[in-house]
Amino acid sequence: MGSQPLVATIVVIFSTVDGVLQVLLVHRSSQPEQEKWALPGGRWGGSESLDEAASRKLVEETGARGVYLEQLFTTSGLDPSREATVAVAYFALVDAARVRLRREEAWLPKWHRVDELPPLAFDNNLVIEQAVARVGAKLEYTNIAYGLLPEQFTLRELQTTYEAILRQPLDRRNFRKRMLSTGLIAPTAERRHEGAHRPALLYRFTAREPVFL
Amino acid sequence: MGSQPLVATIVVIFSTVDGVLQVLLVHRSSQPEQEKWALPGGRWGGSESLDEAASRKLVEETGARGVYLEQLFTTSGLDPSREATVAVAYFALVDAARVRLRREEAWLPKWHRVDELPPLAFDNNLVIEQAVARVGAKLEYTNIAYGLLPEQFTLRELQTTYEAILRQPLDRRNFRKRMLSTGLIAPTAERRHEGAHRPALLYRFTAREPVFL
DNA sequence: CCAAAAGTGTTTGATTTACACCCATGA
DNA sequence: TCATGGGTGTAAATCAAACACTTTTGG
Repeated sequence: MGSQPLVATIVVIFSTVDGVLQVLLVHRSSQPEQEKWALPGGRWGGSESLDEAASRKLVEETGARGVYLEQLFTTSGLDPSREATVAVAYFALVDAARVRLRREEAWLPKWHRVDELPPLAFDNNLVIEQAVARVGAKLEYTNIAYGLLPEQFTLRELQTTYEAILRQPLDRRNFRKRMLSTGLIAPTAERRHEGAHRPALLYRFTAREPVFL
Repeated sequence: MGSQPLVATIVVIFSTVDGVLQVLLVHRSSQPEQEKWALPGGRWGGSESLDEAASRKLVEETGARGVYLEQLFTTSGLDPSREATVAVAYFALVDAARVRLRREEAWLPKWHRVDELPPLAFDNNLVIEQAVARVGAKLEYTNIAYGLLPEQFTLRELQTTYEAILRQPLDRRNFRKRMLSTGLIAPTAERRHEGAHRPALLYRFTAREPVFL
């Protein structure tokens, strides 16, 4: 009838680097699924809530606090070598520039392009696919992109971030109009000079916690 | 550090009766939370997938097969009298007319109006609230209402169902246009005569499995 | 003065909303 | 013939999409 269930939390940590959506993976040095890449995660013991466990995992891997973290779904039977395993998946959006990856680990945490993933341990490819779909949908009516960007950013940077997740180019003028009309972002007094061209106004998110339109 | 985790599945079973959204609850005859109403659910052992466990629970309570069933989310710490409890919540949409509730049970399963719920065991009120929100959102771009209705139905019945979930009146002509333009429903050759007035054309869902627009 | 990215409006089509009258039936 | 709910179309407003030139700066 199976032993007591094993409950684990796993976290899909997204970031955008050079206009490409990336996900943080760790290398499995032990069984099962040895030598494959996998989503970071760990066993849940019950001494904290599932949300807390996912948040702690996120901090351990990236140092990121105050970013967007949401539960995705829960699957069972991920690890066929054991009965009664349950994995509660989360996803998070972090600013790669602020992240300090753990270096001391045996399983080198590393960013991977979402569009060029190898076959991953367990069914992690599927989990990541669903996470991308969910993030893309939520971009349209929430401010969750705040987690991916620094305090201040140009509209171009914001647009590049959106394009990386949605996998399609957006019209610059329409994007600008839409973003500003939502009230989710607002201009600051500062500009960024970055080359032989007109400097860009810097914007900020009006809130750094989740807002739904 | 806490015992091995207890994993349970719970199911929010919706139905519409007389134009009001209802949820199926069972009466707890034993500790904890004795004498309170609660969502049906049960311990998960690992011998089947979580989806299968939820589906089985649904069949046990209602006999309903082939209806819409979706995972909602997973919470921990619902039962403060135990450490390390995890509840995986699902929701389902069933046709009350086809349901045969279990009568032999000590905990009489019973339909309750969603807008008049007493304080329930554990945090079940919150779970139901979220389920209602999710169903309402999905109505707009899926055919999941097929679970709530019989094989054939009038457009008025469909509209009443939508209104019960969305909690707001809809314009009859616009509703009709929108529904038919999606292609999710189609007219049959039959009409229903029901009183001293023009008979209503009967419609059916073009698919009885989930379709997303 | 040249190259490079930033900034800005308008027009068109599509979608959504609001709204009122005739039709078919059973009693 | 009357009461009852079923069935239908159009106009206005809103929203989304397409599209090109001027501005500011550093070199």
